[in-house]
Amino acid sequence: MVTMSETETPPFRYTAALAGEIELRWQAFWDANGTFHAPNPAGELADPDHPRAGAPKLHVQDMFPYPSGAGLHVGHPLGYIGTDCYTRYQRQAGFNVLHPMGFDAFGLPAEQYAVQTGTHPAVTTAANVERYRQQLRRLGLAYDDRRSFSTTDPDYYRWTQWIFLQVFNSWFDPSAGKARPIQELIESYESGARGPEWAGLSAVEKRQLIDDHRLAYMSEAPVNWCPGLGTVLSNEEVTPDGRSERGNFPVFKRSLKQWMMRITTYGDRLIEDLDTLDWPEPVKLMQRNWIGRSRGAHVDFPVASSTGVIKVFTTRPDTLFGATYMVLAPEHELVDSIVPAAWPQGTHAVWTGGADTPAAAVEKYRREAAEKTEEERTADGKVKTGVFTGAFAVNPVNGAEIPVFIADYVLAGYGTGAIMAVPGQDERDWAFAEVFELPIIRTVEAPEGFEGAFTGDGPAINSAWLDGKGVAEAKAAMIDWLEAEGKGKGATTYRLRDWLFSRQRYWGEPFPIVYDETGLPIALPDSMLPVVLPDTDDFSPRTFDPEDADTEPETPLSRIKEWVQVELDLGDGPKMYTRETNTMPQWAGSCWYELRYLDPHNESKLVDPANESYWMGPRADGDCGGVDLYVGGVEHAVLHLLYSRFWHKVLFDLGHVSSFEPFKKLFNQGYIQAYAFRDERGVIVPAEEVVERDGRWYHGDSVVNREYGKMGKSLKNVVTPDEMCEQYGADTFRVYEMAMGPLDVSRPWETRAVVGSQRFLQRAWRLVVDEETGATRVTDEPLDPKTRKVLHRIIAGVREDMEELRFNTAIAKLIELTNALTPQETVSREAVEPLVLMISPFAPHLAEELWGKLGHEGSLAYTAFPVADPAQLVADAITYPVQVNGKVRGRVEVSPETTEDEVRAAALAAVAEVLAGKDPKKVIVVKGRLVSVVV
RNA sequence: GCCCGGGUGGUGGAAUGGCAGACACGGCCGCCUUAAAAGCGGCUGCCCCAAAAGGCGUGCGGGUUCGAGACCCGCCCCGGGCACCA
Repeated sequence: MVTMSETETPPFRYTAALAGEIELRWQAFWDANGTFHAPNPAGELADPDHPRAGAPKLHVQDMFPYPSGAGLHVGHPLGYIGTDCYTRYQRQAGFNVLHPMGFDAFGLPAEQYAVQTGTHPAVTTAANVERYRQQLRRLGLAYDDRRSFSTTDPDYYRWTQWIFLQVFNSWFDPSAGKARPIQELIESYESGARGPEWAGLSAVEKRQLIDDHRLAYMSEAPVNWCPGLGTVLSNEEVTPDGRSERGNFPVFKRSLKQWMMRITTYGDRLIEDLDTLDWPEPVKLMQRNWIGRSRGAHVDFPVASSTGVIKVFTTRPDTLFGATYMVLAPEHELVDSIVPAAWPQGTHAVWTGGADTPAAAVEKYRREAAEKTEEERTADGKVKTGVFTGAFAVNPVNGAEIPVFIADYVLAGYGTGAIMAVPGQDERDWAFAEVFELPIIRTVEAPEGFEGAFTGDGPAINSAWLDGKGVAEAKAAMIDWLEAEGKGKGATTYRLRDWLFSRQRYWGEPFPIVYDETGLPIALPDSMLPVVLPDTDDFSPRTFDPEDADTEPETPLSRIKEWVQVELDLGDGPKMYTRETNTMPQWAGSCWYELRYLDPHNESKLVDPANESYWMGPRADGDCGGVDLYVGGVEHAVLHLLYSRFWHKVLFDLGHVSSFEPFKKLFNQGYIQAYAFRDERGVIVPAEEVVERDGRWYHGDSVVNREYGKMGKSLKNVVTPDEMCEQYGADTFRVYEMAMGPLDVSRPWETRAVVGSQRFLQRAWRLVVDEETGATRVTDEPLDPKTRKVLHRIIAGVREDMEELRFNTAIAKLIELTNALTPQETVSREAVEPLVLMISPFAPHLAEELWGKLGHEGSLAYTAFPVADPAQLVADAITYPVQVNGKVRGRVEVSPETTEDEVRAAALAAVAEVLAGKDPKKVIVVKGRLVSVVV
């Protein structure tokens, strides 16, 4: 049967087999001719003879993939196909289009995959990259492949290391609000401009002082330690429930000496420059929330019976009169020095935690806190815990002595790690005050009958000179008073913390840093880059019992002794140095890759300024510049997009780039979801074996339940682009992905619906090619006037849709045009050529083939996209629906020249029967639209 | 709890405040065929009905408007983000 149907398929039908043959041929053609090479203004990729040299530029990028061992499924290339259709259209519309693609290949998943398979990550990564290249190539994506790279290429990470050194060798000048070379700081110290102390410092002290100003610095601080992964993680890599984003292991706060980047100094600019970006509002909002700027004041509370001062940050200085106690984070540095030897007279029993002395109570509370994971600490509905330190502080506004507690609801890393507690106006403080029976003083008048902490606006009460003022006014007045009295100061704090930049991993960029006998870091000179990742078979990370917080990180590179110890001449003769053995986090390579595409082989510069300013430079005053369109998943809303903005701004400050944002416009594509099926035992069954009968789902004879979610191996519902190319051809697959819905909306994959896209392409093929003979069916006769109008209406609509990335509706219009031409015996070239050109962004191989059959030489990639003739967009006749009281009761057809009065008269005549002699109260004629009659 | 999105036929989805359901999948019918597939053509929101004609329809309840899927108010449900950040 199968062979019979195959033999009876017309010989020149556009089948999957024919599509495959056409696709391979055109992919080879594009490669051989460098069809999609984009000319640079300068350097080795410059090409003045290129058809788009000197044309307006368009720079489009995708978030490059992380090549996993599993290969691509049909969901992965959705955005890539979207940008490919868009850039193919814009190239035809006249732009010099840059659309590159690379691979993000350092990092945890590649390393874990290597450990699992027992193969070196360099080997598995190369294989995965190659597999991805093949899979993407098969889809006919029009990349300039001369610009492709992997972040693991030494030629690439040489520049990642170079940027690290730029960051290391700069400091943030708060008065200028920007990064400056560290040398300028050293000079200002040496000139004495920063005070006389410098001259008295030893050489080592001078280095330490300077190191403390660097944008990349080492610090001993509480960090996220993940024993299960054997590495520390950035805040961004820890989930809200205190687990690692990768692997879902518990994460513990531990004080460790690690590399940090001073991203916090850019907090204001990272917030404010969001206004210059054309990004989805939700993503901007997520960044604003992540940075979490809050304005308020620092207030000093002297410790009673001691010389210490507790500095707190508060957003509500207006409520100072309601501060009835204070809380320090358990790790706060002042705790030990304020704890008295014994409990003060009459200390409340619940305050002591059952300990005999304050020191014992503090010690016990700290120990318990350290053993808890973040998850336990922040568990919902948790009862507040804490313990009295035995010390009192003085409220600077009224001299009241208030008790000082430690409690884990105050975080060491935010603000000053200490708070004044105002239970009347803060829900957390209220909850704590209830547990510890602390006094509550309201300082804002709450509504009648209000229970609990009142956080809303209202007149101040119990607050002396602030009484009667609203919250905003009282805040300002209190800040003025604090500053005048020298007891505090207006201040801004951020939720954002400095970026933890080192990992205890093998598969990452080595730091271009060595240490001398002082233990202080020394930057290697640019001439020594790249610091190549040393080869080793012993690349596995040292991991631990995931629950065991009391473990020490160990870097795999430290095990390569002969690499760690190195003799170098750094200017004062050959000496032994110790290399930094941490590696950079996975984000490092993706923090700046958008720049390297511009000038991928430049050996003397990150990017030639001429190329950077052409592709990314600002186009007007206040324009941030950057990539014109950046497409990727919303999961990178904070991590990658925040880190890369930070690096870009540092490079901007140091004069290496002219744009101050990397990505001007961001578009989040949706996800392709899939159905998974579970039998009655709850076991997943292969989705491809499930059939639907009478609205139920069967696997064999048994009924199975359908679930909707991700596509994945474990859910047995993976569909690969390779299968789709095999069964339908790449063009059909592309059309289907673009036609199934708007690019930014997630939708379910339905293999059985793909055939609709194939039928469309088959019909389009048949317009040009006789399926029996292979002859061209097109005539040079002019198109009939009616179809001509359809053609131009559709050209206008498609252009509009393409500009707005509305590919689903663009394809619907192309299908409409194809269907309108299908019944015609022979089809006019006047219609077919524009149709082929308009199809080409979506089904480029098919379109190239048809373009050839229509008698054209070479590729259509640079052939102008059709433009609608405005004269053809005017309708011959307008049909007005006539509504009576909002319901359509008739219609009239009139010529476009008909006057409004004539339309009205015709409309009333058309619904005369419905009106039954009644006089209309009102008749509304909407020109070109409809007539509405009110009775 | 707070902040974003989103709810339209059996399904994916269309609709500058102006004829709801474009286009596609699926389904039904027809042509072609010995037959089937493919292809081509027709029908396909729901209810009533032989048909025509009606009636009802965009999560629910109100409102604005000649006219609301779209705008406003109040709910419900789904998805996502944030959540001891002082």
